[in-house]
Amino acid sequence: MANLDFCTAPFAESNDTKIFGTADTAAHFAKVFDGNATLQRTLSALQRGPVRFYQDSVIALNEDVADYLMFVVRGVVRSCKVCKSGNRSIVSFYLPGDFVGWVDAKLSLSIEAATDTELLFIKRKGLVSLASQNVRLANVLLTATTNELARSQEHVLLMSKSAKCRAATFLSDLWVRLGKAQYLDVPMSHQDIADYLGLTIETLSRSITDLDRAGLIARVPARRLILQNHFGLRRVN
Amino acid sequence: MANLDFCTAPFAESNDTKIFGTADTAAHFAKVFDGNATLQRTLSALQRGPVRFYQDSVIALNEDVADYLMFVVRGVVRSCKVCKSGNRSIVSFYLPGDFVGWVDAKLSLSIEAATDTELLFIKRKGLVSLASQNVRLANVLLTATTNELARSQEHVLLMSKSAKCRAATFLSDLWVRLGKAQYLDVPMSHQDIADYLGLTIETLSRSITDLDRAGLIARVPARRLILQNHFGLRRVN
DNA sequence: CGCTCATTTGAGGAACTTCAAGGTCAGTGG
DNA sequence: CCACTGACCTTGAAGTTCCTCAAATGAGCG
Repeated sequence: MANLDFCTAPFAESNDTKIFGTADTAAHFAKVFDGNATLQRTLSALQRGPVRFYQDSVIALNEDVADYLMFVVRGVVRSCKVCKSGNRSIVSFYLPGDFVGWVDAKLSLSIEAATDTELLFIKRKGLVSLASQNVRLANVLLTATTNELARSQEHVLLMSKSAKCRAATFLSDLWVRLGKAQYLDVPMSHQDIADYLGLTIETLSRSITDLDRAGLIARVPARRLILQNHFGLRRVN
Repeated sequence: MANLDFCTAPFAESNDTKIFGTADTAAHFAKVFDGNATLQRTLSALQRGPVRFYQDSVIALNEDVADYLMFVVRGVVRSCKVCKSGNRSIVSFYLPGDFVGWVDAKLSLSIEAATDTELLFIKRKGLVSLASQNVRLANVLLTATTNELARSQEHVLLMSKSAKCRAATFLSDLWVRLGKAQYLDVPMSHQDIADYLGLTIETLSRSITDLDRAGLIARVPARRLILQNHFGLRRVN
């Protein structure tokens, strides 16, 4: 990450004095580090941010990821790959509280803002050496990595199911990851979801319509859904 | 892993005195640990095995994986999931030199022998505490985990491609992972490959036939292939 | 309101699955 | 040695799912 300021003004804003300035940041960090304030303070020396990115801006290309680890404070980040034929696939979505950066160089993925986003940047080298002295931090990192592996493996499993099942599972998982609120405000575009699920937007739309007609979800204006039968959603096949 | 000896006699054989008794084991460990003999000796105290398993036997269920990490010495291990509808999916194949065991409990996968197999069992707790004192070991484990994550993400990307591309990429990857020998002796059954690629065996067979007719591979009796145009294989779409 | 962009809906075609049959090969017994 | 068997792979034909292309509808915004 040669230059953190390539995100276009005026949205871009890097303010080191506000690292724990927002309630969101503090809350997510507390959750991840289990309230270990000492660890948080030690880490703050390695951090830069929060840095903001507009929707659809490129946060990092593959080679950048080697130097920095990112922590999502607000918004949604996607890691994606566009192959020669022009088809795009989204490998993973990162929500607030997730670490971004265990991305293999061989895959040459691009890390992008799926919505307007706020991220912390953490120097990877410093973090790793810190982790070698601090078992708790090492465990946090190991947990983050294995969680990401588990999500990726679930993603693999999902990809061999029917379109309707993929859509239902995606919505249900998203609802859980976002904290099981009354409404599910889907933050990313249908195109992003379709690319994540290996479907076209048309098939995704038809699948969602089917789930609606089956009474499993209800549509509310403005990309908002109500999961009316969460148990049923998980049984779709 | 309450009992390591549940693999059925007479194939099952646990012989602690032979931990580094075979050339294979020594070679793979040397590769993984970069020739660090001290580390190998330290680890041997935590190990048990090699333990042998017949093809298709269950090595471990999900809950077992929490206690032990496994290291593949010989053969192929698969991690798979059978869903309620009866469809089986294979999440990952593990070849000699791979670690098995970063499997999330939520997925409830079953670890099985895709061929006759030989594995080392390593106590996870001991390994983790050792890694917290030994940066080199910690790096080996982190590398193993991130490698597995990268493979899983590649798997995700593969699942949204055509059947022919999936088959071609699988064969090419397998050839590379097995050391780019003149012949590719495919160790696992077509059913296993199909379940890994999210295809039926019929579609897989037709795809392989297409690759053969296109001159990219050649079939030799007994599950043996020659990758005649490796570059071309990777361009199939 | 009128523009743009995202989503939905419809009709036809391609890809993959399903079902069914045939082929290959190693092991077994006559 | 040869036929028989069973497991595994291959091939064919019909059906389903999903994609492609095209058009309509809806939502957000100046």
